[in-house]
Amino acid sequence: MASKGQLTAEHIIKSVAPVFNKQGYSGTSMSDLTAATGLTKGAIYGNFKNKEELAFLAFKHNVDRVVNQIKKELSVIGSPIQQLYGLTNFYRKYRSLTIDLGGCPIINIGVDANHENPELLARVQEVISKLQYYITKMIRLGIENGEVKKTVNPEKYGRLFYTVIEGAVFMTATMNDESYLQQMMDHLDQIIINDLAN
Amino acid sequence: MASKGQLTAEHIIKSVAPVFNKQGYSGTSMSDLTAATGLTKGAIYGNFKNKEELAFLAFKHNVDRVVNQIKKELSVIGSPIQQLYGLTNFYRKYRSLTIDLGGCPIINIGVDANHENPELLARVQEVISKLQYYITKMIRLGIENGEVKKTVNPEKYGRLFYTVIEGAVFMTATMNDESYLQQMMDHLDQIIINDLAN
DNA sequence: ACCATAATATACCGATTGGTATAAAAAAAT
DNA sequence: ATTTTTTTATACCAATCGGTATATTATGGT
Repeated sequence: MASKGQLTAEHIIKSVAPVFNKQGYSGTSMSDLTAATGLTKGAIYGNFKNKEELAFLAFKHNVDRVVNQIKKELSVIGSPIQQLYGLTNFYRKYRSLTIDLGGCPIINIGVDANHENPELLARVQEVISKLQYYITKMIRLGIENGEVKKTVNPEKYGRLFYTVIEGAVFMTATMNDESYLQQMMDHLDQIIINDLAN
Repeated sequence: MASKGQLTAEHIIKSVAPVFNKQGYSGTSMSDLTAATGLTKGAIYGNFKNKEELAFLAFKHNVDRVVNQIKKELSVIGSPIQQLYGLTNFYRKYRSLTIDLGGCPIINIGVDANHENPELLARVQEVISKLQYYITKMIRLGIENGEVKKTVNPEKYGRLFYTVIEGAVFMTATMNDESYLQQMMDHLDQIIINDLAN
């Protein structure tokens, strides 16, 4: 069975994750974390090395939630083209899906860590690379099974899709306007129809 | 002539602007600012009310530099379609143009202020609205003078262009890879040719 | 040159920062 | 049930935080 320590460690990460995501590393104080967890510094430092480790694990936790949800939704879809539509549908719901996390962790931590925390930035870059590659792979599989035009460059469209997604996520978050995500996902659907599908 | 105080006020803003842009509001301490300016707290607080005012004016300064450069480059172009190409060319150089500012102020402060400083976020939203409207207007003028198809929805494409630009700026900054900006501006050029131009 | 004023430096304030040592309490092993 | 171990709370640390009061210096008008 899970030990007491493991349970509180999980509780701390879960409570602390949205705080770091919203307020950033230096915007988050240890007293913010004791308030969010309902625990004292003793409990926190008994389970984690320091604030930096907590920020790192908080990002990991937030990203895992997002990525697991994508994978879960796309795992039930067979065809690559349908998976691309599944992707745009996922991001249509992205705002409500991440609102309790305090927004998109990739954008928030990508910006927050950029000039301050090279290690965390590297982790953000890893996640972006994987997601972009995931899209690229869908397109490549589509070419292989004949759903996607052979002339399509999978890397190019993988980059295009992911960049448009990030732009839409940023605009929706910053302008507090869901319609950016909706319209841009419509646009990507059109690209699937016009440029990709056979 | 400009008084001593005005000169140092400008010096402070100029020195402080990239620090806030890179490190964010709570990531920037007064001692960071004295180090960046070479002045003491006495000089700084003699010219500005507090740290928040400085952050506000720093953002304004950074945005003005970017926006003035756009306007300067586009002011010499007559035709709306050519202005759109001028816009994509501007963003092809955006990274080198903003690297001494510590990156794109709209993205950096948009994220930094989002859950922390509603007033500053409102100012970011204003800037975004104006830039997006600027693009929308180009397209509308293009329709009026016959360069752009009458069937094109200016608002829709204004949003599309600006969202793609922000996505490309974010990806280039976060992945430390200029090619995102280059490829996405190529993509926008293709949209001008295929969807907009008559 | 002198003086009034504006501008800057210095020294200080209470509060808060991240982190630690230790003591108390709870849980697990025997 | 008792002991050992793990876990959490309390109390404290030096350092730094944003900001201010005051002293000193530089500037500009006469």
